[in-house]
Amino acid sequence: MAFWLFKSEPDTWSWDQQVAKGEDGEEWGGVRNYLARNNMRAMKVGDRGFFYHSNIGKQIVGIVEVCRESEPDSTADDPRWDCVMIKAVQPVPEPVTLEDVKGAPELADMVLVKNSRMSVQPVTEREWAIVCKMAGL
DNA sequence: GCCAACGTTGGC
DNA sequence: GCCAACGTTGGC
Repeated sequence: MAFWLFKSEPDTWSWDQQVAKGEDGEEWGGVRNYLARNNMRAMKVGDRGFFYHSNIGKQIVGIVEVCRESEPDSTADDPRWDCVMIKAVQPVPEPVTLEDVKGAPELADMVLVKNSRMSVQPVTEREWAIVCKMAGL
């Protein structure tokens, strides 16, 4: 299983909205960046991801799961864009802020730190374990 | 609200 | 195929 991180501005799409979708999940549409898209194409059903609030909060607030592999993005009028569907699994007991991540030497290589503009990014197994621990899981 | 970083577009 | 211009993201 692989691990990922999904970024969203809570003004646009928040964790609470994601939770409200329940088991149906939500199409992670609107991504118009090749690297981010390629990351989604690499995802498998059952992969896990962090749900990160950018701009407001700047923290990891929950865990999501990929529930459908990449398909054409219904919000795009261009066939080159596609996206996965994700569903909320559980909130994290203790949100992990960007500051927390930057303060952890073992997380210095996280894409979140190194390339803050990547909206869908891979997380290593090691990083996943460390962040989960910090989140009280 | 500003601005730096960076991805994308389009002219050549 | 290069690169300048432009638009967008996201931290501060």
